[in-house]
Amino acid sequence: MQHLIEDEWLWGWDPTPGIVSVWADVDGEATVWRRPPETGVLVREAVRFRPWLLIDNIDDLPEGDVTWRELDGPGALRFHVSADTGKALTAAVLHSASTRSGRRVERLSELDKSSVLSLPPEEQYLVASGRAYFRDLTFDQLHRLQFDLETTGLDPRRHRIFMVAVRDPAGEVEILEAASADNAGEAELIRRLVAKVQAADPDVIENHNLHGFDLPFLERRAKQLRVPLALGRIGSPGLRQRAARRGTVSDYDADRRVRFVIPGRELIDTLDAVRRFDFAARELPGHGLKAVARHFGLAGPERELIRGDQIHDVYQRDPERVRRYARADVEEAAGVARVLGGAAFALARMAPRRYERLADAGAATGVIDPLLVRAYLRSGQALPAHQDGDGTVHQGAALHLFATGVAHRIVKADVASLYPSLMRAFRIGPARDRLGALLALVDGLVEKRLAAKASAKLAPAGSAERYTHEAMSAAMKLVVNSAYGYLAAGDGLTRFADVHAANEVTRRGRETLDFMCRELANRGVQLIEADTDGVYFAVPESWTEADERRVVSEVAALLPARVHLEFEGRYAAMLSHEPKNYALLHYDGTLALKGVAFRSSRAEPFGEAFLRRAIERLLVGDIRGVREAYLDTVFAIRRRSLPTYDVSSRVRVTKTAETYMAVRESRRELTYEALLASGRRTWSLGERVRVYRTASGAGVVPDPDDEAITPTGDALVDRRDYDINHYVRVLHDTFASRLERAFTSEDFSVVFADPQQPSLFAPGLDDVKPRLFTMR
DNA sequence: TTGTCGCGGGG
DNA sequence: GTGTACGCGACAA
Repeated sequence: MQHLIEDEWLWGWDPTPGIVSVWADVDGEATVWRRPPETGVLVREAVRFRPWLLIDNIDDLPEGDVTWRELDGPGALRFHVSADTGKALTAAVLHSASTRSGRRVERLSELDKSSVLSLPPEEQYLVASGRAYFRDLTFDQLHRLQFDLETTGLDPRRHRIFMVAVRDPAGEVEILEAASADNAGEAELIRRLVAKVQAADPDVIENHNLHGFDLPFLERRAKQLRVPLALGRIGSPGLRQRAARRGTVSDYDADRRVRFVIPGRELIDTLDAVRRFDFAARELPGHGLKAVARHFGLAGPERELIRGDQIHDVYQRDPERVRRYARADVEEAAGVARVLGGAAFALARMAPRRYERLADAGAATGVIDPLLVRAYLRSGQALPAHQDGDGTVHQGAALHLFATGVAHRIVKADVASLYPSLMRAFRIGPARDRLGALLALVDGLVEKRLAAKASAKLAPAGSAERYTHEAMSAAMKLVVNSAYGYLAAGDGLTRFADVHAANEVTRRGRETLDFMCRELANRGVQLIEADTDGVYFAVPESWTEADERRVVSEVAALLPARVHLEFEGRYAAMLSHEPKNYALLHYDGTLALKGVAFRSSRAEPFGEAFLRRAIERLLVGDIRGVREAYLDTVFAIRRRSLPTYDVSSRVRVTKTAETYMAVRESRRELTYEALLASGRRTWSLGERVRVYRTASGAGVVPDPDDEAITPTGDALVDRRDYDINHYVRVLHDTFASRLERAFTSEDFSVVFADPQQPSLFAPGLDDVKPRLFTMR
């Protein structure tokens, strides 16, 4: 029985299959588009629902069209009020509020959020009906269209659209182009895009940065050219707006940020999916479409690349190249949407919100809150109002550094999903959640996630079924892991936020980590570093992998049920530098560098190369090899056998030429001196350039990342006029210094002694050994 | 050197 | 009628 109720909290209760979009208005008219799974053919249904809201007081509520009922429990939002139309509902509630307060209240938004809960019409409909999107539907049954604008620049007030690539739901790509570079040509191009969308009639429109670029740009241009943007399935032409923190600044009110909405279609931005994915995975080199597509193996070897600011120029010389580029863009956007879009798709089967809202929402306020609201209403329970904290500060996780330097036979052990596990193990939930709904949701999700993972394994690799189960599992993990964030959210951000409960979770977390460390140390290992939910340690020389696994399971057995300590990995050696900064040598010989000290986008290539080589030698105990890496690099700089590119670093231009020239005399900056020295007199903000230092000034080198353009003759000649002494100093002070924890200070000066200033009493390299220094 | 702010993307 | 965090780079103090 209890399980049935929890299932309703998780999924809703109405089994209607195949909902692909919902549009509703405040007066209780909803339109539902469905693709019944067996036919896949789109049907449109008009349904009526009764607009409703929750309020904390119904004194002076006028009799008549409005009905209300009182919910159970102590929650402040205890009156469920509804009416035939939203107009009648709001009028009655405003009348009541005005009478009570003695002042004229004209909008619901004037009421404090602790005294009223009023959802957008679609969500009122979904919460009340128990329906949700996509039941019995797979991701591939959705009709998805991608379009990508090519423009003459980034500013829709000054620049134009000259090309649009459109990929229809069948996967056919069409390239639309303006016939002329004037208003008439651009207007006609927009009209053809609109016609194309109407003909393809997709459920979903996707692109990378759709909400940040393509939609706002298109809207602005269409308005300027007076072309009606009839992209929706119903209603009058024109894009609608909704408030969105991560939207673009509204044209009408600079303080408002908005996203565009179209009746009957879901507008999905793959950039949102990428950010949500990388938030957990932290494995992407960047969030741009090209980088992501390459990372997921979606980009072909012949992928056409053109630097953003060159696209229009290239189009004028070689339009075919830009067509190939635009085609690749929409194809990759479709690929990224399929690879990463599954989580939001799965969330839409659970939470009572539109798919596009679940795609851009944060998991705590965007997913958990709607689930809790629906659970409380289904149970006839009053909802607590938002409440500010009582001033208690939130305590975070533990971080310990036990040893620095070089250690061998490293093991990493960690607790999977530590915080939700602790919430479940010790039944830590929000004090005001009298239904225990948050913990029930977390319990249900963890169990169902295991089932989803198992089903995914059973389904054939690459099948839609496998994909659906995997996506469901990913979505559930996302929600489970944000349950703690929901508790800890400050400023009364979430309805059930509870800093005391959150502190109890982190306190248990610190206790668990400390306990693990003690028990491991008792079993004869050398602890290196412990952070939040995991610990690195070194084991004695005589131990086998079986011994390593045995200590981990011994300690795991001492932890509470539901708190699972896992053997995460083993490594040949580790250089521990600072907390969260270390290098790991895998048993297969590959080296992994973690933390700011070892990887920085600004680092000069020669330094990075030296660091990798030196650390790799260090971790296999080859001190001579470390010395050689250092000497080779010093000599390469002194002999100028290093190309200039290797000493350059990539910087971003943040001052205009005018701004810099005004302050140049008081403070010289390498970036701008380099631009000036290379003959540039103007540059654009945000531009990235590679700069280096010369004995007398600075210079610029071309960056191959940008080189879809042919380098000019000048750039091909490498003058190698970099400042030798400066770069030798950089090598020692910022790169070799990353190895200083591995040696005594005497040994460090021997290994990294300047070859031009031999010390008379230098002890031999043979006496130098890598060390491990333990704290205290 | 150390703290604060703002960005990440799109042409 | 909204709401991530984190790592990094730029800038000011």
